[in-house]
Amino acid sequence: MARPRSFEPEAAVEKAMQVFWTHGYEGASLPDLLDGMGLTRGSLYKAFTDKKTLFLRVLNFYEDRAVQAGVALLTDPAIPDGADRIRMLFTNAYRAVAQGDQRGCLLCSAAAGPSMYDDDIAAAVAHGLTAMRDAISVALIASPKHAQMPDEARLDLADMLIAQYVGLRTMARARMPAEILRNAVRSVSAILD
Amino acid sequence: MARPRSFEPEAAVEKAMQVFWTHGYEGASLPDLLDGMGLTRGSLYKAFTDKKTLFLRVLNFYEDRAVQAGVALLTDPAIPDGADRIRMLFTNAYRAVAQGDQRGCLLCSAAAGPSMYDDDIAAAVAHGLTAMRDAISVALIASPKHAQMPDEARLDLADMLIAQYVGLRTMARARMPAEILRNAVRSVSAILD
DNA sequence: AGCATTAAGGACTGATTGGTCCAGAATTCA
DNA sequence: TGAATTCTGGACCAATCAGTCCTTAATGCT
Repeated sequence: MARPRSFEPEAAVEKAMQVFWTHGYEGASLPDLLDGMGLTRGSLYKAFTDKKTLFLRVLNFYEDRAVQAGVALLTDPAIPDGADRIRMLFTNAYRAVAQGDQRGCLLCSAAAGPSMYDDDIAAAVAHGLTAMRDAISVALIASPKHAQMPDEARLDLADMLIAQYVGLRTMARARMPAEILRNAVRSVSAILD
Repeated sequence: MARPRSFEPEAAVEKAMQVFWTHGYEGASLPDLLDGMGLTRGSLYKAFTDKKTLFLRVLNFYEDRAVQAGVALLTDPAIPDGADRIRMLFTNAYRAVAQGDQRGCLLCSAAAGPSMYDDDIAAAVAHGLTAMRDAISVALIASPKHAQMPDEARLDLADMLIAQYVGLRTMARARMPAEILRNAVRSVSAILD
């Protein structure tokens, strides 16, 4: 019936994610986005309404992608001890930094930035972090050592670990010395013993 | 010899801190700052050169003020057990949120934001966080339980705790449910037992 | 083939950005 | 009191911001 789109929206959102991830929400200008996504203003606004809506799409995409990868790891039955899954999650985060990725976690940066003022963004951030927290909780139940803790204490521990995760990834973005992150991860690992 | 300044630079920096604290670096516009500081463009640029320089002054001020308050608590000999000092630090952070302060920690927000691109800002942030980490380390030595840990493990724990602190305050800014923060603090307290 | 419909491209807009500049006010010293 | 000096206020600036709109291109259906 009419001219079809010449780009894949999903792929465009992924490219937008890269731009937002490195520049942040406010730091990513429209030219930055158009450039990174490889399309023009007309197409972007037709497909994604406006910058904020695009960012919410990106947060969703990030949640489907990065967060789900974490959740998959944390609930992976192929790793029998849940504590090992958690150790692996943190080790992965450290390894990313050691390999030069200083972008941190998109959700965590969004948390520190515009979520303060925008309810929708705050909700999306909270949703993603909560999903991760719940997955940590599942992993703890799969840890013999922690399965027998009182429920309340175990849930508290999951909340502590998600905060730890946010902190680590935020410090990565602040370019703190990598050894500090390594030490912190080592300490988390010890605490899970 | 000439007309004197009609404002106190220190006080102006403090007011600027409030603006940056709530709006973030990029989110604080010059009109916002002029408004909050109660002076005009001419005065601001004469006294503080430009926005970034002002922000660095603010980060310094924040470090002298908020960070030093934390350091003072963590090294307070009136609280004999260092672990109690750390518990108090985290409890204070939670209490701020419970009382409606959702601004988090200025350093932590700066970490997630512009520090990614500006070396000076990144250095200032890292400096402040490191000061806090060192104070945590001092507190751990003042804790009978932790004083006898191997040095390495204790230093690792200090790095973990500073990451925990950053995470908590970042999550506060993301307006995560306060109970999650409470739980996390409770868990930290338990881990220090 | 031609019509209807939608996407693409990009010129354009008004608002806002951080920053400059200068005229006039205020102060000190002589 | 007058000269020298510095600060204040705000008009002004170019650049950039997010967002609009219209022309042209491309496609599917008949």
